[in-house]
Amino acid sequence: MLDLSKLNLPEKQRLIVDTALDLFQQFGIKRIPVEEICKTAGVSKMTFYKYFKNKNELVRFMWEKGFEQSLEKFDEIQALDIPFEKKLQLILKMKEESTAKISHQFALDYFYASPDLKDFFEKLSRESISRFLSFIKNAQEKGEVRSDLRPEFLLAVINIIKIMVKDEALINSYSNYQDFVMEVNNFIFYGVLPRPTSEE
Amino acid sequence: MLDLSKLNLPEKQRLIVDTALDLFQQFGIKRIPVEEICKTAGVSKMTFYKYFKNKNELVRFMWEKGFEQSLEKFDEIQALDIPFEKKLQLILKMKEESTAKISHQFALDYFYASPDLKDFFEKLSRESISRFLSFIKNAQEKGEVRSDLRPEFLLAVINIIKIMVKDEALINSYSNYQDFVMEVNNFIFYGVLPRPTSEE
DNA sequence: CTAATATTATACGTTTTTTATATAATTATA
DNA sequence: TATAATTATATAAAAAACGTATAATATTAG
Repeated sequence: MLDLSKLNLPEKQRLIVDTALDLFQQFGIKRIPVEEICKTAGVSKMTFYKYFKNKNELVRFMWEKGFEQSLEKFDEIQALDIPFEKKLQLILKMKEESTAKISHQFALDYFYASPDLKDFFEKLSRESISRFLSFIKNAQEKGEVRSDLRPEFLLAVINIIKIMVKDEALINSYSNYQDFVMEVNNFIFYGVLPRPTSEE
Repeated sequence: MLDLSKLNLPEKQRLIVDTALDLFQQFGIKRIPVEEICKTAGVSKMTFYKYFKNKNELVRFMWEKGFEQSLEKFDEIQALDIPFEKKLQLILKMKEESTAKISHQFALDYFYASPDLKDFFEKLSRESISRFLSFIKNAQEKGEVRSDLRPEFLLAVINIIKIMVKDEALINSYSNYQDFVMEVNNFIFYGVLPRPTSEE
């Protein structure tokens, strides 16, 4: 996620974000000093500090915009006139892609250094979860998800997943992080499909 | 390259080298502080400094041992009773593998910080080149490489390649660094095969 | 061309990180 | 139990990174 072409930023600012995105994904946020972003982007340090108060604000900016864009896409998918399961597939794919970007390393290693960014990240996560819950509730009303599933339970499951994400042994048992993400999503979404009661 | 099992190091030292190898390859040498190697390896800092004077010495150690092992393998290949072209294929494969390890990032980003390591790396490179030249000369004597090729020219070509390696635009035009390495090797070795004069 | 704006290079003081060592306590081993 | 290996902790010094100030240079618009 995060399509910079949609943001209409000044050239230099776009360059900075673009470069930082690359570097952060490759090495993790905390390993990349501001000066390296600037050097790699071919932009002076002063220009960086013109557009962003500091590295945290840059990260916040990227996450916020990326989050907005993924919400937009989420809404688009919901509005499509296709079966529930197809929507789920699209959403899973989207989730997978955005998680590949705001990936393991990218996010996690920075939290230990910056508590407020961690808070911010979790705020975005919460909002994201809430959207998913609405989606499920709506699907329940339409009979696309079994009605005896308590949304609160689903919420608890999602909270547990936040803990699971910190379980390195678990994560490492997957060949890559996306596989893990897919597993989680498969569990959440395909695990709550209406149980087959009779042939149709 | 660099098979730690062959080195018979004390457990903790092996752990340190093994861990450092991983981290350096993933993030580059300069991005990994000694303390992170220790934490990741689950070894105290004092133990690190017991086995290595500093990070440079660790890097030097790894390069030296890796270089020794690759020379051994090089000699083994030369001693095999197989056609010249088969040997070349094996050597190319070996080169490719060892370059994948002492890779782009792994080596290059550190040179700017540590000139003596750069010197050391280049010393190893020179020795390596010299070995290759002997190999070619020997092949010339056997009529496996065209005799009108001047080894000095080959040396010059190899020196130019050292400059080429610093040409980021060129490197980036390959999808990955190994592809570039293969290209270079293909040029050097397959470009000097005896020209077909008549059918045999 | 001129004035306003954006960008850069440089220098700088401050904070943070990293380094490398010293010391004492703990653990493992013969 | 004595010896060696390892750790935890503290610390001074060096290096890296931060963020700002300033002056010079490009760029752009009127």
